[in-house]
Amino acid sequence: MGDVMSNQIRVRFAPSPTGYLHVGGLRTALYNYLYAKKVGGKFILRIEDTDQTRYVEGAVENLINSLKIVGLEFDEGPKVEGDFGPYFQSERTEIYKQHIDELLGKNAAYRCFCTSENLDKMRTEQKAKGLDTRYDGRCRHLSKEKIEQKITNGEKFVVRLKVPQEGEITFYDVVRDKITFPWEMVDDQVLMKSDGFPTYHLANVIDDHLMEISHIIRGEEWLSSVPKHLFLYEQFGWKPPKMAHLPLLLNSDKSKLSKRQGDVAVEDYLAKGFLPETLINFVALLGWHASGDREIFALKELEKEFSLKRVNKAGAVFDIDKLKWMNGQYLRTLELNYIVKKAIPFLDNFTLPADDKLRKIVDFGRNRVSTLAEIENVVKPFFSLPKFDDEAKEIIAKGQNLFKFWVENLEQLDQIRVEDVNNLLKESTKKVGVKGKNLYFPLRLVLFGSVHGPELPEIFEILGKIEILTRFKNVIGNV
RNA sequence: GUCCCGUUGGUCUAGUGGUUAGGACUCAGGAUUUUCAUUCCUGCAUCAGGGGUUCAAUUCCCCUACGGGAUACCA
Repeated sequence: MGDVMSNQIRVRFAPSPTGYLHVGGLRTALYNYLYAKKVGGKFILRIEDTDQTRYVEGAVENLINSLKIVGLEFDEGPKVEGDFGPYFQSERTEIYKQHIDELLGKNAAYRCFCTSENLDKMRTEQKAKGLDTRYDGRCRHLSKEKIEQKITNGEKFVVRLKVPQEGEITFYDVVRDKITFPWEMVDDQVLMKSDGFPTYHLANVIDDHLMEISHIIRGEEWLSSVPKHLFLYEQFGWKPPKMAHLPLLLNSDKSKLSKRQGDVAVEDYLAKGFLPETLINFVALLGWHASGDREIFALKELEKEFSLKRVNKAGAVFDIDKLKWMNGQYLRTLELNYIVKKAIPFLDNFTLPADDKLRKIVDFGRNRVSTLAEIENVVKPFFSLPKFDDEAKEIIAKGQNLFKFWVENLEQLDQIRVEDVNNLLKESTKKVGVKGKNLYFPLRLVLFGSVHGPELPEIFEILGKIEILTRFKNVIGNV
């Protein structure tokens, strides 16, 4: 049935809404999105909220918002209704129940009345004996009478999959090619919990089929669950989607990327001043690479370049240094107006000047930082009178004649143009007798608070005549 | 423990049965700049180890080591 329905490419990102979008999730979402774009398919967002104990208020909104900020729009999903909804698994429980009944009827699944206490006990015993911890199938062969009796007694039960007990299963992964598992290693997986909600394994198989998903692109942590999923497809008589398991994103110690070792949420990186463009580009390169040396790709370009065939097998360390470098690249090359817009939220400690001046300030800042958040510090001298330490005061003391010379000349100007500044610079050498560092350092120190920094004309242009004079007068005679 | 997956400089990676193993980040040095930043140049450093197969293996096969994932009424 599934194989004749349609040959459209449909992929899905199916996160569990536990609070925020993880960068690993972003990478998975991105690859799904890119693959869909590349082949003209559909990108679907499905919310896997079948674990009632992990419900987090606002998590879905948050997730969708993060996806939106980085530009990954989905074709179907929450609030973007398509023909395959609902897109929340918690709203599909009826569907799962029907399918569970089907499996029960086919004797491909069975009810298990074991309590979690009993299961814990079973596992500790198995461990003590050095055995694998696995469900031992004790409820597999309960008689009909016994089952009915337990049900009428009101005993809680789960439904487990009756997986084959011997032999092996081989399947093909788009990224990893041929993979074989012995059935012995596959547990009688719980398909429906005692609260009536399905587990991931059941829901994901049913939904992927019903939503006509053609390719499952997800993290490698799911690889070992594939046998039971495939077995489910077989029991339902469905054709399974193609699978592509992506390499994991790693901490610097090579363990799976986790919160303990730094930020993992997309929103954290955004809050730190990384641009959406950077995040997308960077994460795209963690596990995928074009055939050449190129590393800077806009989302639109990735849509053209991407290919599942070029996805790597080995996990990739999330290297913040390189992220910063790349963010610097985007900060400097993206359109200034856009960067200004992005920078404004990071400048809320200042009273912002008129657009034109703000643009100049941000343009100065963007050229010497790696994140938006760092702009504030670099640009601060434009907003407040400099403070001087002892070393600075020494330089200022020596520069009194120079400052006086500048004030006298500037006061005669209506407006200070770049050429005026350059002229005065030359004049200073002639009339005050200073040049090179002895000329530039004191001026920059007085006007900008540091001997290092922007070129003098740039400072003049941004501060304007009045502020310039204020800053000179601030230090004249004041040593 | 068991099963599965993986392994090119510190990190992300390109690459091929015969290459001086390429690029990027980081780091070091230098050039440019009045300074800082940017930019540019140069340098350091890699095919996990051992067996095969082959005239020839980083590349193909096997073993080992190491790393990771999975082993839940979580996804």
